Amino acid sequence: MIKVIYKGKTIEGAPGTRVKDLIKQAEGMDTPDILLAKVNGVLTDMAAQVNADAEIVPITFNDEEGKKTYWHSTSHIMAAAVKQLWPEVKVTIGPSIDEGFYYDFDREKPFAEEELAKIEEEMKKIIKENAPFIRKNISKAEAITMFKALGETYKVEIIDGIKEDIVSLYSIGAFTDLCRGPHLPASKKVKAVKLTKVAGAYWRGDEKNKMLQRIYGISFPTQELLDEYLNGIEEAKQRDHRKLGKELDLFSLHEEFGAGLVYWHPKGAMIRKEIEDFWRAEHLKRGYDLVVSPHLAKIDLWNTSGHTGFYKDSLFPVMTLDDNDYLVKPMNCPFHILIYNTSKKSYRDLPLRWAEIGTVYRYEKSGVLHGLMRVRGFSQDDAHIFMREDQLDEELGKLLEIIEYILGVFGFQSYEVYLSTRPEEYIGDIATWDKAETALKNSLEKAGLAYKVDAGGGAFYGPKIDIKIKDALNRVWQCSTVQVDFNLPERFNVNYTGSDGKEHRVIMVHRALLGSFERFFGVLIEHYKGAFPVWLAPVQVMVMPLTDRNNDYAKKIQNLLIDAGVRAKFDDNNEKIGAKIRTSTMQKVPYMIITGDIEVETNTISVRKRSGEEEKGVSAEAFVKMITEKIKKKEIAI
RNA sequence: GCCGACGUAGCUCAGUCGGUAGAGCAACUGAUUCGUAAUCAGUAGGUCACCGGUUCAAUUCCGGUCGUCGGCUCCA
Repeated sequence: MIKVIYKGKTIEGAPGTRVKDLIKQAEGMDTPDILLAKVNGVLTDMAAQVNADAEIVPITFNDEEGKKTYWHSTSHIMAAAVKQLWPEVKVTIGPSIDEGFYYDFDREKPFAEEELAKIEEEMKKIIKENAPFIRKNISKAEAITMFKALGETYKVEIIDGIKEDIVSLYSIGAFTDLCRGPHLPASKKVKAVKLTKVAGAYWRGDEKNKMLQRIYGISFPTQELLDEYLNGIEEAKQRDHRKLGKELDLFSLHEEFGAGLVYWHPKGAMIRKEIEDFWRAEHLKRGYDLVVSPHLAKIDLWNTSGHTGFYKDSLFPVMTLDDNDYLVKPMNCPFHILIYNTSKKSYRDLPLRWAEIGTVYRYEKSGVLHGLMRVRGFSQDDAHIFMREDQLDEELGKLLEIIEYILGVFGFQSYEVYLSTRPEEYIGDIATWDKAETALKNSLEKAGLAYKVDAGGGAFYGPKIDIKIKDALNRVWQCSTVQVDFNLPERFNVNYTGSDGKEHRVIMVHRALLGSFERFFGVLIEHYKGAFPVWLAPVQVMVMPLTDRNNDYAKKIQNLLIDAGVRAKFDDNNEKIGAKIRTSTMQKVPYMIITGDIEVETNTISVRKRSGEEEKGVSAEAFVKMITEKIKKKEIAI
């Protein structure tokens, strides 16, 4: 007999008893919600046999692993459906992803949107049949023979790369796939499924390989959960910064005159100005100085920096003037170095923290451009810190502090933090890379920030810490970045004179907190759904007289606000008050002030928030005090 | 850059199975002076993305270019 621990109690069973029977015995009833189990910490099929003492932990859709398995199994069902409909299609891989699953197929013709419905129908048939997922272990050689016979060349390629001698297969209906598993017990566990989109994707993610046809989908144990998911997508569309940017008149892109180049409209530019003012003030408080650099430099500078080599794919083409070649800047760093090198620096001068809102241009591939999030011309909130090696730890600590503070003011409290290490293409030697990576790691640990390592994700000149913000569409955007650079100081001979009278190499750190104003603006629009906090709102108050009779009084109120530094506008359109309120509400103006005969007589104002809340009989002075206070404190709630 | 879908008025979108287009909102004009999310009437607005081809005739069919959207790859 074997002993099994389940939810704290111990049961006994014959060796070879299936997981599902052990669970049934322990629970004393059927448990259809349990999809699979962890046996001694290993995810295992319900149909697997248990041959030794074990601890069994049940897994349902509510567990992360349960979702992954659920979606992975659904991808197999989809592949089975596709093979049923088009036997000539070759299968490749079909994993689960953060939200749902995909499967990549090799097929001459891409899948048409209409064909998705057909595949869904076929999947429903397989689900109705309640086909079980059957696991079988066979030798590698057998598997290769089998998939060769089936003409599944991609599977053969995958098996070739597997080290173990035994591989596992899973069958669902007539379709057998190479798969590590585990899987759901049977297809009927999938209650609601939706194929969401088709797309091209390279085999093994390499653009040199053949393009495959990918189908994305998602599935749930109930129709309600699927509806909830689809509603969430709909809600996210309402927050799309491209849609809101148009509706709120914040920015535009003029594709006919250059893709990925952003035009900030007056309202958008006002928000940017507020962010910039805040940003500059916070930097000056923390011992930064501001610098300004040009947009162009001769190619020699970029040859020295290494950009023409390692960064050539992202450069705008050369401009030739009087036999000189110029490049528009993709980064600000070489310029700051030129400023540094105009005079001898002492160890006493360091650290030097030089910040610039520097507009750079990078030639991004046309297919990756996306609203404000991915553009070709953008303004980085850049800074370079020149320091001695003994100052690195302290400076990195200060950087993490300012990042957390500034992002916090905008309401971003949690982020994903990555430590990106040496990529395949890099400059400098490995020892200095290791030194830099260790310094970054130490600073993260000291700051108590949880992080993941993005191996090989560093810039060509140094390792970095990336801090990513999640937007409303659940996309993760890289905003803050801190990059140690041991390499540019080398190339440009960036030195200081030490207390020993000798020349020493500086350590340079590049960093951006918001990343770029364009991307950060896009993230903010989606984060707030266009309803900015008062301090950022381009129009903070709309004063609206009820009739022309009240214009003078309303003007007086507006001037009172303007004098107090509040961005107050006046709505004297020939419209009823309901229409004025509607317009300003849709424009997400935080406060509306309504003045009619009553207000004039009682010398008060009527205040309405964009949320719909209203308060009558307010004194103008009290309102000015309240709003200026809120602006000063940068309160997010109105 | 690659795969797919798409490009009609300032915006959102109809429409023409080849005979040069329409609605709502916005704009403008006039009337209305109104109490917390749309007052009424009228006017104006489009080389149907751009360039070629087929055709008696192209916004519609075909090809190319540019761009947008969803992905892939890449990144602030």
